[in-house]
Amino acid sequence: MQSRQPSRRVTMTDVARAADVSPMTVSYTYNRPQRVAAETRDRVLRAAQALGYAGPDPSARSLRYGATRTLGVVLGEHLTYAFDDPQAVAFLAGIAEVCAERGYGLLIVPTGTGEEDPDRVTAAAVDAYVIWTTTADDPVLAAAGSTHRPVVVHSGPDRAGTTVIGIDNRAAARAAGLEVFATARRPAVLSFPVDRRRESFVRSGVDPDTVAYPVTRDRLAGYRDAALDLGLDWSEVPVGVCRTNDVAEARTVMRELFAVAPGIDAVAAMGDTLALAALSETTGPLRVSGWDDSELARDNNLTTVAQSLREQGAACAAAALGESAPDHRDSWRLIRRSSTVGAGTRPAPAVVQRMALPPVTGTTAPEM
Amino acid sequence: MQSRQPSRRVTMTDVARAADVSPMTVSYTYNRPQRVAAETRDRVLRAAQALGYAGPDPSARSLRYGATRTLGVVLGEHLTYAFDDPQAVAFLAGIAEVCAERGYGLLIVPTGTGEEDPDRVTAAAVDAYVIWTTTADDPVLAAAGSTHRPVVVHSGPDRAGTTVIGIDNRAAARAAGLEVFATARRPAVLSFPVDRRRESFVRSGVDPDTVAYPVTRDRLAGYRDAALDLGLDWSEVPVGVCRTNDVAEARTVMRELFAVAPGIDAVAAMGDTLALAALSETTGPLRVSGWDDSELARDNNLTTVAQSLREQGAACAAAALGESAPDHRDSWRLIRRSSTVGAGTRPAPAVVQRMALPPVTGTTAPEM
DNA sequence: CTGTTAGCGCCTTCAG
DNA sequence: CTGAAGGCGCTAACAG
Repeated sequence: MQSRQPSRRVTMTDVARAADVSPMTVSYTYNRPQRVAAETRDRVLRAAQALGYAGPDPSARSLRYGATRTLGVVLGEHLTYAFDDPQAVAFLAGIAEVCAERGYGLLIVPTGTGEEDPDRVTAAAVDAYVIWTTTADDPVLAAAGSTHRPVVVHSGPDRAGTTVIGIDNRAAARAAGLEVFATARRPAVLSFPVDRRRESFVRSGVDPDTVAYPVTRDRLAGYRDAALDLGLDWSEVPVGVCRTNDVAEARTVMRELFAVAPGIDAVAAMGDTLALAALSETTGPLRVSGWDDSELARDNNLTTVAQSLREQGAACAAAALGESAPDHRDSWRLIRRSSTVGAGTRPAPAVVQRMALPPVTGTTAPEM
Repeated sequence: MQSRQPSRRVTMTDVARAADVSPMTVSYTYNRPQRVAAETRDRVLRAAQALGYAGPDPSARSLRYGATRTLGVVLGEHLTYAFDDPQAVAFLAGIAEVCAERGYGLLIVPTGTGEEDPDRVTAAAVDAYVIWTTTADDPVLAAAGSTHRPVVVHSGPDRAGTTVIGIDNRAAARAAGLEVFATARRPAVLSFPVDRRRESFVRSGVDPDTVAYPVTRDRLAGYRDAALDLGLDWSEVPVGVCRTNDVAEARTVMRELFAVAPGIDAVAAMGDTLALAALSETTGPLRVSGWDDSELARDNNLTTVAQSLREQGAACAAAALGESAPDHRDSWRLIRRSSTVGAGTRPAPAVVQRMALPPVTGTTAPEM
């Protein structure tokens, strides 16, 4: 049985009237219970109970406070795909951890339509943003920046006014490249998409600077560094770009790579899945490295770059909420396994090699 | 370089002044651009740009509208663990999908402290809640209900005033039980925790009605149904309760089960992980069924109950946002594989068997 | 320990 | 096509 009709929502004033106090006393009862006499407090709470008042209205409160105690997260053009990516989920888990600790809500901004995404970012009732890595020209970045709220971007791009947090992808890729290309005569790279069109193709000597996604750009640059270090000619290193991060796609691209450059004997891949697909397509011996140290990598003895997306998520959240030095570069390590160590290549001290870290990258210049 | 000092935040009125129009015209410019002369609109937008105004303040807007266009999600006592559970992640993905479509924000309520959880639920600026299954006495349920906003609970409990969406766990468990116990002499059950204390133990003849978690309760009841159907004595069926959903824990419990009841020859497990742990602990032949049809189940030919948490998440979100019949019971199917079909047990038509579904369960009684 | 006043930033309503 | 008044529900700042 319902009690009242369309029943206007119950407000503090209603409760105040019923308890025969002023609205302020009701407010205090909820916000600083100490400041109210126990008896009065009880009376207020009883009145609230009777009227079905559930506490101060969150929107009104936010308006008054000028803050929402909510952190906004933008997970990329296709929010929905983000949940299929274990790395993105780990990242989100890290954010959630920090939010739960601090009592902040975690608002996932509903992106995916393209068109309206910037407006949705702008219209989100949040105090700060964490943005999953994207291209420099993503309008979502500009939208977040335009709100004058703190913005932390994971792994770049490094726009003015935003903080960037992530590992040094270039250095990590270089380390992986040195390992996987060490004895190679015909090295190749398996890459993530280079821009938002997400096309797959195979081409040699790709210039990292033409790549829109900063993560992809940096890793590519790192592989090139390694190739140069080893005296290899980058212009002859074919790069296979995979449209999506899955086995089928990677296999197709690998076949194209082998067609273009028969005799490929080393593949530096930007993901463990891609790396294993490469292995499954080869007929001859192949040195391979992956990225992320997923369970797959462990199960298949894949050399890989390990990083903690969870920690990076936590760091992003903390930075966005202004509770940590925004100068933060996360750590990574190259895990050497038999996919590069065994098989007639120079044996190696195996296992883990920790890399020293340069200090900082993030900028916090508040405004242009 | 910053332009202004502490700089009070820019408001519509400021923009109005700068553009020499009334605040209402600025409001219209953002909310009903059509209604404003193109020239005026441009002037307003230019003024906004110049002042760094990023559009209407979300909190003020919500206060005025009386709605937030945000859906609240409560993922359980330990928000952080939720991201380690692939099923919970799939559920969240389904919610996110619906939210993204409709342009609703998805607010993850920061639970985990116990103490403050109900307050955090109450104080969330959302229009409706989706709550991941919990116990009937979870204060979070009461808190959500007290706000008079729509509440959808996944898989129960079925509190007055809330809608419940999920599969018929009891029927599914019965089907699985009939399959796995078919030829059994010494059946056993591997269960999730029975209450929020989450203790592990082994005991026979557990009464499902004493179990606090509705999912666990229903599955247990279904296994009991199957046992009774098969003429087995439930009071002699040992139930091993695992504190957590992981291999190590399940193995320990399995060892205890074998100690208490040597010769166990069939195990109905509430999760694929538990099921595989059971297999890894047995020495003799063992029929086993799992739950969720994870990749693990597929790779190991495990008979299992398949369901789509993603679809259930989407259904919960749609129901919470009032855009679907709140009468919804999702489908499941028993997938028979060699973990129950091979090995000297009666062979069977293998593969998939679709089950007919009863219609509804959710109630929408708004209030007691 | 409690009350008064004022206003957070916006948009609905109703006039021009 | 534009504007004036009023109030959404709450709390800071200051009395008393």
